[in-house]
Amino acid sequence: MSTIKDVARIANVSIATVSRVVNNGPKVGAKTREKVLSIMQELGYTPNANARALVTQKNTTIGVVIPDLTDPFFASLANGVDTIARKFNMQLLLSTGQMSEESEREAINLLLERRCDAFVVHSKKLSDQELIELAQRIPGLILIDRYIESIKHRCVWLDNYEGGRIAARHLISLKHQHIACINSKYVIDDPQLRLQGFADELEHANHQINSELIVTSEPNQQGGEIATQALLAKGLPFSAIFVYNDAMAIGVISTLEDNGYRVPIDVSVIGFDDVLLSRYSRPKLTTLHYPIEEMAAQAATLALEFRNGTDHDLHTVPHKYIPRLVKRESTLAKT
Amino acid sequence: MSTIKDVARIANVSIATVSRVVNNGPKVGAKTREKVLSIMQELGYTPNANARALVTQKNTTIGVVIPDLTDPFFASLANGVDTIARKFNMQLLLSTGQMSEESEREAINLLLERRCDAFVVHSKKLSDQELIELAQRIPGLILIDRYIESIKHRCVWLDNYEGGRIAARHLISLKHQHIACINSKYVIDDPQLRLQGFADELEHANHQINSELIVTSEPNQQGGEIATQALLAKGLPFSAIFVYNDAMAIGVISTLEDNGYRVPIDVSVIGFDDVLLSRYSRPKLTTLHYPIEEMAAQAATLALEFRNGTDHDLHTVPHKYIPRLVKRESTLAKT
DNA sequence: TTGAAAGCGATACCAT
DNA sequence: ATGGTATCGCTTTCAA
Repeated sequence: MSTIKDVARIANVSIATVSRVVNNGPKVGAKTREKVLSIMQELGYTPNANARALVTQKNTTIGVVIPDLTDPFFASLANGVDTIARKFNMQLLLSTGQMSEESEREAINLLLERRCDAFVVHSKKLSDQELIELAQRIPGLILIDRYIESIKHRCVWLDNYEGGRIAARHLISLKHQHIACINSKYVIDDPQLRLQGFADELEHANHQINSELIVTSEPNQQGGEIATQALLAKGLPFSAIFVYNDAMAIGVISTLEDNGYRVPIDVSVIGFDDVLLSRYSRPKLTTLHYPIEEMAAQAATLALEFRNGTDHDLHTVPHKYIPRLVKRESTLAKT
Repeated sequence: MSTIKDVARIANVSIATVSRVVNNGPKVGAKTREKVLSIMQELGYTPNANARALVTQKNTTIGVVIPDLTDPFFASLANGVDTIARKFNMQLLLSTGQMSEESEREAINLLLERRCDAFVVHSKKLSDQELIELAQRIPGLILIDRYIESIKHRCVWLDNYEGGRIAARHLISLKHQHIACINSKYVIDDPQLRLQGFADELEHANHQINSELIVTSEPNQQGGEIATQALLAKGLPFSAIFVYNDAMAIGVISTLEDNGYRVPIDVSVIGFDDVLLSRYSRPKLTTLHYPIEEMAAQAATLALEFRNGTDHDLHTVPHKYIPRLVKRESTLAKT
């Protein structure tokens, strides 16, 4: 692969001149430019971004840390960041791995070594303390889907609690009295917050919340099926279910129908996330839209601003997102 | 951000020694190593991968060119490459954009500038000629989902024609006589090959293939719905449909059911791709598994081998993949 | 075992 | 308008 030196030598100019041509520098003679350009073409010369990054201290790269790309949710996240990257002619550097605290740390470190200009990090395992230190050390780092009070202007997160409340209000407005919940069994923040918001709002509306109607399972389709079987086995009446996420909700619906319940006629089902799935399912899922792509784009934008020290208002304002109710076909007013 | 010089100065050793410590070099005194390590820790030193890449001429990076990440198919592709990247402690550099010939070229160029070690490129717009030249110029470049005869050992592709044949055989074995096709309206290779294989196999089994039963539309759910309406409007009898992909198939099924046809009792539907969707749909979709993740991993592996000049058998063998029939619930023997 | 110094490929400042 | 050169942070001989 040819270098700037090769071009300079063959074109009979200095490397400084070639550099000017490459970067559309201001002061280059027309014919010199022509000549250099043609030699570059001929040699198939491509500037070395690493060398460039070394001297300019800019990498035109945005690093993203996510568990993996198979999950459409994270793919959307990456896509949101990519939108911004492209807007600024930058590129995405992906660092996956989030099974353990160690692999999260490792993923971030790799990005650090690359000297990315900006970092959008989805971390669930690292401690608040470690992330706070990281944020202090690295100006262009933004956490997504995580809220840490002392660095909240460096966080972009969803209000899960409010999401639960919105779901509750929707079902209440549909006159449902006996409402079940199918939640994720994993005791991380999100499931608890969603359920808490849901329960609080129910209580606020003087609805009895029967803890017998709360079932937990794996947050995927199969988990939804299993949880529904467990729920049905209890033999308690209910006319609506608030489900932790859309994948589970799909499983819930299929198990309900397998057992002779029609959705939404007999039972209303509301999901969470609004992934692609929810639009393709039958009936189409009523759910809470999690604007992850928009959030990721916002996170990337912020990261870039912080990195550049642009002192924007955004830096002091909290970047909290509220999920939006998307009414589709899986919920119906109780008759 | 501190550099190797800072560490060297504070530790009172030369940068050469620090470098040795960082790279677990062979000849370093135990106490020196200790000291350097502790200073590194203290300073939060992280080696600069760009500088390193510059001198070693290795980037520990695999570049991927895809249209975007929103499509689960491409997300899976990226994930397959990532699997290999992680295996070799490398990272993914993503270059999206494939609306036009120009943007594809641009995406590849960006990766080239980064001096990625390997390239997995999904290109539909660039000409054979341009890709051939590229492949010749860049040892570690592999094309995925594209077949070019003269550089076939640098291609990893799916046999779409054979996929069509497999689908046909399945429906024939189920005793279907009147079979419809819903294909993508875009005249790129894939739709044509799939249909051709399908038609050839049908003919081979002495089945009449009625061109009236072939409808094309956008390759997404809505396209499937529209195509199905068009098909039903013709009033011709059919008991099975071969659909271009799963997203369309979902649309096909919902429109069929909206019109009083039960799937698979009245009509069998077979899709293509085996995306996540097909497992979540009701009924679960019978489809042809497109092993894109596996193919991407293979492409990445190959790219790395070519780049390293490892002269493996793989380099001469064609990397053709055959889709696999996945029988689920949307097809049934005709009674 | 350790250090000095020559690059890697580019940018940018200072001359001319 | 063009050239010379220090420099970015690191690896890697070659000496000591």
